[in-house]
Amino acid sequence: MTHDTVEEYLIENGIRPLQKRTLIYKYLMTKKNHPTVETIYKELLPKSPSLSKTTVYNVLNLFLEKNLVQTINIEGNELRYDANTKSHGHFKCETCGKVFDFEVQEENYPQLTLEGFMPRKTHYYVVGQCATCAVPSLN
Amino acid sequence: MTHDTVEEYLIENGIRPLQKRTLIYKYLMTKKNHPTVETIYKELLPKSPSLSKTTVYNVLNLFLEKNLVQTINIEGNELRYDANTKSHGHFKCETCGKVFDFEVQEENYPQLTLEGFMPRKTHYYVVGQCATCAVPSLN
DNA sequence: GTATCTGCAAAACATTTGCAATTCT
DNA sequence: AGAATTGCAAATGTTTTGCAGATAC
Repeated sequence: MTHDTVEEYLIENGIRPLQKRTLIYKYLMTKKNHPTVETIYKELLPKSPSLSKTTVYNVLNLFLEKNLVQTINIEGNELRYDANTKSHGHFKCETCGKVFDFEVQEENYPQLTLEGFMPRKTHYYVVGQCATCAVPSLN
Repeated sequence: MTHDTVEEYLIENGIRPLQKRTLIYKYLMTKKNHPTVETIYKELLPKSPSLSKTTVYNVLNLFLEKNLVQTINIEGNELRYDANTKSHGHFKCETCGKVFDFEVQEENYPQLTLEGFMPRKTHYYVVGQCATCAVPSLN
């Protein structure tokens, strides 16, 4: 990040760095765990006992609008959030449920074979078993 | 399809070809419109007035289990269904809302750079504007 | 005739909205 | 003080579940 503090970064993106906003952004940025709203709420409640789920929704929708986060729609009906907005792949392990990032160079994405279509955002999702869960002896 | 009838195809996949199941499968197969549950229900109700949404859910979940359909989770919280279970790309137009298929050769998918991970299914989604909506004069 | 399937109603979730109270500067 | 933000409760939307009645073979 090219910014000294999260607060400055939020300001530069037109977001007033209120306590709960800063808390949620720091959580996303440091945990990189692609959490659901439920997870964010549960994990931050001890640190911010007056936090409400409505605020988590409000703040995430604001971040989305300002392009500070992207949503991940990898499986079922669970929306997850990612503070990394660059194009990259996501892998969901069907055994342990974790979501992993992986690098994909922009130029390695497959060609869009639809004439005249204007792509804006690309998502590449892989579902399977992670290295740990794929080794039976470790279970 | 390598089968004379949808009914035979369902039987071969361990599914009793009941009226509503056959109706729903034929709809998915011929329309190729990546419908939501709501769409399927609304479109088939005239043809099958006793159809219920519960049955649409039941049947789709059965098809999913037997790998006759795949789900598409391209945007928002709307689950869509696709009777084409081969790997292919999906493009969602943010203007008109339609979902388009496009071909991607299996070998053109980007490399999964996670050591020891076992991929099972790959989704490649592109969001943007379709050819029609991208041309202002046609709007 | 018996298993299975269907449809209703209710339950379980996820997300949004309206509004009054609170907080920020 | 004044504008923006928050939190509650209710509304909305989607999917699942329990169960009684209907259907398939």
